[in-house]
Amino acid sequence: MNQRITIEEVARLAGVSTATVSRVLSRPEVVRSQTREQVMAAIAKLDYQPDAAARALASGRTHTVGCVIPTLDHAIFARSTQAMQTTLAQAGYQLLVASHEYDPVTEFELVRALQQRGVDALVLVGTDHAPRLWKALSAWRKPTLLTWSCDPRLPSLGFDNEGAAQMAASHLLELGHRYIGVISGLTSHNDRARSRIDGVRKSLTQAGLSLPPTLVTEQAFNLEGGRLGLRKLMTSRQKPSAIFCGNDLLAVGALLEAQRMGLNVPSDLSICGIDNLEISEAINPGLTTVSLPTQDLGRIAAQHMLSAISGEIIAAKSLLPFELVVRGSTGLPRR
Amino acid sequence: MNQRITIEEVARLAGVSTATVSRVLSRPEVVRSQTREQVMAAIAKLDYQPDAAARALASGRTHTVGCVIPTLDHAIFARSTQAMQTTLAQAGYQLLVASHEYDPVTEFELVRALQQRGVDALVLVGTDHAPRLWKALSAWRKPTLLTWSCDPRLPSLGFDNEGAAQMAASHLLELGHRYIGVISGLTSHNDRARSRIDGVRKSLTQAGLSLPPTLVTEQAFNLEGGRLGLRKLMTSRQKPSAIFCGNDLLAVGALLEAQRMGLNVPSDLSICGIDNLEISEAINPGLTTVSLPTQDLGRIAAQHMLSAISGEIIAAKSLLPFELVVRGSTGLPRR
DNA sequence: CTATAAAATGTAAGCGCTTGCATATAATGT
DNA sequence: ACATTATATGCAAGCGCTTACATTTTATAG
Repeated sequence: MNQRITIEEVARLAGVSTATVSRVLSRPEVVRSQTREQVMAAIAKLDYQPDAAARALASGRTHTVGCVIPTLDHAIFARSTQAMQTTLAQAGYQLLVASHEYDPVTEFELVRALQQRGVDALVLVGTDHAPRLWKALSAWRKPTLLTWSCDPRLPSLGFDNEGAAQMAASHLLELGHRYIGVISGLTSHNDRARSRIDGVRKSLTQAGLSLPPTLVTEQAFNLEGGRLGLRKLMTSRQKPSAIFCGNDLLAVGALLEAQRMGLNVPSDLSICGIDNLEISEAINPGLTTVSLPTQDLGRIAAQHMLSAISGEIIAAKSLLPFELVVRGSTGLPRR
Repeated sequence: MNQRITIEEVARLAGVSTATVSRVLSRPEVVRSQTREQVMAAIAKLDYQPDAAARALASGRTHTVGCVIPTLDHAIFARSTQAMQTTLAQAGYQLLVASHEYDPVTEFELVRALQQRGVDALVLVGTDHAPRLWKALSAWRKPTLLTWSCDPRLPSLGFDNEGAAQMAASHLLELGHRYIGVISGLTSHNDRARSRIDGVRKSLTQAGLSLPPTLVTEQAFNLEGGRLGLRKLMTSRQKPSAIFCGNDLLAVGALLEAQRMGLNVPSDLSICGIDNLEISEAINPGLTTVSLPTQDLGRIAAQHMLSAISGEIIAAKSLLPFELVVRGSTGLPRR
């Protein structure tokens, strides 16, 4: 910080006190327009840039929102995070993103780091968190939001993951499938993945069917996982006629692998996912999936946090809508 | 900040001065191990969390690196950013990400915002920036790094985009293609896209061929863009037998659209991209592409910035390697 | 025109930490 | 045991801003 311009120099040039300059910056409406213009002219002339650390220290607010996600390297998180960041930036807030790669210890440390940095609000993903993380959050006096899934312990903005999976499973059942396999994402530290399996199971149970363990496989959350999962399920004794995938990345991987194995989708095998990525529509055949408004999730999360920061009460729980998008990857089972 | 624990309380409990506590936090090796342990015990007991704003104000360093990218909503940026963030976090640094959606004005404002926030270093993408951005950067006294492409004005860590495109084009030429189309990303405010077109043009010229404007189309950087681009090129009078796409997203979109149109890839049409995304390998046929180590880019960028922050001199220009990955989407032209 | 309220501005005390310098303590040599 | 040096610690002055509160200016009423 060499010869950085300070508020004092601006005040001197404008012929006012530092307090007035500060007011022009944070609450311009309380200073007389004439004075305000003098100050703004001085700011422009000196190219003054207020020091955020000093502002934060003096005011206790950083104009920063922290966001802790599993990874940026998945379209859905990248997308919602992108939307959050844009919305926050428009309101003069900055997003501090941190990712933990599904490791609860790292997640805890990141939350602490963000709290130290004095973020004005915190956005987390899901409900699977280390106990001490929950403790650290409840001891914290600032707005916090859970996203993607909901938990009574904190304000939440998410999806009914179980319901979405049920919707997909019901679709397959209605088509007449009786042997439905599941390729799930890794369920450890991932409540969404678990809820989705639960949703499928619930649908099957309601239809008088069951979900045998041999027809469920957990795979890493990427295309390769979908391919491995498909191969695994297709070697089981009772081959499924339809496969539900915990997300579209797995589903696309499974679909491509099925095609490589010479299976026709959907006549040999129906495949269904959740998320509705761009690739899901583009691929041939199109992937039947449950469309989740991930971008809205990010945008609304940002809006909620902005409201909460300014003292408004936000909903304890909001569920975003979703819908089944039927495309070519699901069809009647071969009889 | 209600009843926040301050350094003073820690000092009192440990029976030392605040200066000593501060030293334990930032340069533990200079305090006697016995004293250090007392202090650490007090810190643990009180669950003391230093205030980052106060540290930043007093020390002039924020332990934060700013990163301004076009968008997180593209796998390549999400990927490299993810790698940066992980690397920085391991060193106790936080990444402040901001995206401008290819808008130079927003980009400038974001850089200013990050500078105000006192980031210790700044990472940008590409060389296309508003003149006043260049000015703001040169007036800034802290490390700055350009990524993805290189520019003599600032330390850069990137790829030879022109060379990568030449490599792809040469591959197509060697296969015997003479009519090569190009689906490029939007070139405005995107030097990478321009360089890649230039690379193709250069290769064609060297082979005594040319790149007529009718065989070049600019499209939005997504699958849909690839599909639109393909339709456009395939309606031109002289249809290309091979298409080079500015990146894999466009290439995959083009490939899928070609298949929808009933074209066989590669016997009717060869398609080649740049990036090597996961989908490029998974799709059928596999996409021939130039593989760029995007994850390494992020990791190395982070390492460079950490070095630069601690005063080391970093290379003015580093180029990362790339390689052609030939898969099924390119083949001999139909004769 | 004066009294009174309202609006605008100034004064100055921090916000919680770091760090140069002064001082105290421990280590070393004789 | 006493200098002399090397190490550890403490003191206290800020870092650049915000914001009660005090003071001055301006608007409004009588």
